[in-house]
Amino acid sequence: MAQLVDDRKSATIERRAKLFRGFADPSRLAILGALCNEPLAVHEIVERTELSQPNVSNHLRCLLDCGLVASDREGRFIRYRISNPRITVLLNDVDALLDVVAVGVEACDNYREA
Amino acid sequence: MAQLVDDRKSATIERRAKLFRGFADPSRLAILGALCNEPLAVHEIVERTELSQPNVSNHLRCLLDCGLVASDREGRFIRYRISNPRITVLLNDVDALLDVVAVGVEACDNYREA
DNA sequence: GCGCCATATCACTCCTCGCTGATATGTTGT
DNA sequence: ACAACATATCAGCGAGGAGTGATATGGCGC
Repeated sequence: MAQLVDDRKSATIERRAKLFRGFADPSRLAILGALCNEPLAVHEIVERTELSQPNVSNHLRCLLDCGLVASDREGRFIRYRISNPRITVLLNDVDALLDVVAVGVEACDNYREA
Repeated sequence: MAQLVDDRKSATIERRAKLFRGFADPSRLAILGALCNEPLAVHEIVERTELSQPNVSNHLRCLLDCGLVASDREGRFIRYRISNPRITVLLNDVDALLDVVAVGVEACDNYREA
């Protein structure tokens, strides 16, 4: 019976965790950050983030599948953009939280950095 | 000069990623979820999450170092609680975002589940 | 059609993190 | 002081994911 509850709970928790993992990577954050300002084609993202092209492409696929970004073909470019304003909200909330806990987060080296 | 900008940017990005990673684990989310309702001692968290005691303890340490939870000694118990309401806000935002992108997130098996 | 550019995919390696089991520290009663 | 409970720590294992390099696909202009 704890089973039932926990199964339901863990389904939710798994989803949350999965979504958080979507944001839990510097490369993806860099990409999302770049896209927050304006829609960009892949090679533009590559330029601005200084990540390798396959790397960016892989992450974009992941972000696209997750529905965090959307893409439009424009000639031979493919323009990516943030799919939903809630994403920007979430990123802002994280920054707000960081204002409070930044020190601790920096200090926490249980798990190494990046 | 792109250096300067990128160094600053990446410092921020690293912090964000690190914070997100704090939330990007089912065990930690389960713990935080349990604590959202009420402060709890370790063994209570263990009961409710059905995680092993060392496991909970490890995650609590991490969450504590990161400043996401706080602890008060109470007799021979140690009561943990959410350190800042912004954390609850963030969790709610994620759920709100999930309402929109849940389907995609589930579907995205670039990286396997859990 | 061909070469070029933009993007996507694949195979592989390395590293990190999460979990477990055993053990240590600490606190409260008796 | 000792026993019992609550919590923390540590070593080691195993797995997942991020990055790279090479390569494939696809649209565009000549």
